[in-house]
Amino acid sequence: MKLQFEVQKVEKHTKARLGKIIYQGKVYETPMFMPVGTQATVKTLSPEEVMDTKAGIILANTYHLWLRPGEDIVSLAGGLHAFMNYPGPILTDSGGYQVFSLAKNKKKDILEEGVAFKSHIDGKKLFLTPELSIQIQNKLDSDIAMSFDECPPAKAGYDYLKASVLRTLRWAERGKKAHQNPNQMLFGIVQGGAYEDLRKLSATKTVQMDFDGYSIGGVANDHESKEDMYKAIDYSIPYLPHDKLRYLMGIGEPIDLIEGVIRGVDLFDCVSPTRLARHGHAMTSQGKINLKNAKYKKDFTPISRTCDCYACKHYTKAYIHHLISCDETFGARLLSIHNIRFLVSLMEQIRVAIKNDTLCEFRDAFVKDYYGEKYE
RNA sequence: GCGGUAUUGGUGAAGUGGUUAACACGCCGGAUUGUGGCUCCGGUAUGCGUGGGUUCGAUUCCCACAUUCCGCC
Repeated sequence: MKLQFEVQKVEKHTKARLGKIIYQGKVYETPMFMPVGTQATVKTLSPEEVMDTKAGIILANTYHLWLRPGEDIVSLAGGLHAFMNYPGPILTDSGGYQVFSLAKNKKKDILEEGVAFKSHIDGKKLFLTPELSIQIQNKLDSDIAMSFDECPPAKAGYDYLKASVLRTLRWAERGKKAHQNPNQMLFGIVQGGAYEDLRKLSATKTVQMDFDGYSIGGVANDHESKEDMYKAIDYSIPYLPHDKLRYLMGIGEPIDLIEGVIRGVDLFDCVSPTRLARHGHAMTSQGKINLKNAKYKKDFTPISRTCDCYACKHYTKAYIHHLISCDETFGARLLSIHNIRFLVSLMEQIRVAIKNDTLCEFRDAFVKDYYGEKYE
């Protein structure tokens, strides 16, 4: 059974939407932040720990699971949910981004047929096509599959981007034809950099193909400016249907989540809460802090007094500082729990603000606390 | 007691008679947006055991002392 989505309210002063996803009798509210579990695990966390953060959908990765253990093994296990023991909805990325990120400075051939590149594990030659990506995702049996797209670098010029957008449209069409899992949604992806006409072209053509939902891609590449990211969203959203989910791919900085919601986005995913955790950072309402810093050596207070996560309820900064200093995985685990909970809780606050039509006020207050003077 | 050997930062160490003493780890910071999980980028010895001497100049050469390790008595 495909998951169902409906919009319940649009905020008075912005394009922010409050919605609900119904999945196996359970209701999940949007806007929502999705933690990333690339290799069929949210790094360092058990599914129970992920659910304790009140996260809903999690993201897994087609490219990684294709290489290891292979989609046939996941299928033999009974699909991703059974394999990894996660009862909530799972979204799989198509592998398009991995071609960009893993093979960034390496040889890769982007052809009409697909992309030839080398495995990051053993250097073996690989060839990923739109059909293959969808077939793999069909077998993984995720709840939401993504079209195979090209993620051009942020600095790619207009002509390249245009050719890339047109190719991604052809790939989307091929992927849609190859899609055969009736229980799985398939999302199309809008590309086009920060160009209004390309986003419009990409969005309208993708929507014509009638996908189950739509993503805005190509915004987490390199170090694109925030301004361009927001443009990319603004230029895409007007062409997306009101009744379908909108997913901004790869974005997870707190301010970007809020700005994304304001512009009409429902779903976000990002590696930042777990990656920052592994590198010793915790997100707080006062900004990001580095638990590795010596000043936390004797700080016997929790990361946040008001946070309701497992880490904050039971452990101190001094203890986590110690764990991180010793490279103990329990430190990364506690910080992952906290950071995911932080973003999930931010989305809860955003939803309340949408309900009250006070999202802009919420943003201004949040930014003042989180970024202080640094942000304007 | 005699002979030999060595003595460089928090640690392991490289090095040269002449502007800023290599490198690694550690430590101190910073980065990280559809995750290549042990990543990347900075900073970190005002001094080369101590005291003399040679020299325009010594961490580098000489002497003494201290300490280390090895052998002999």
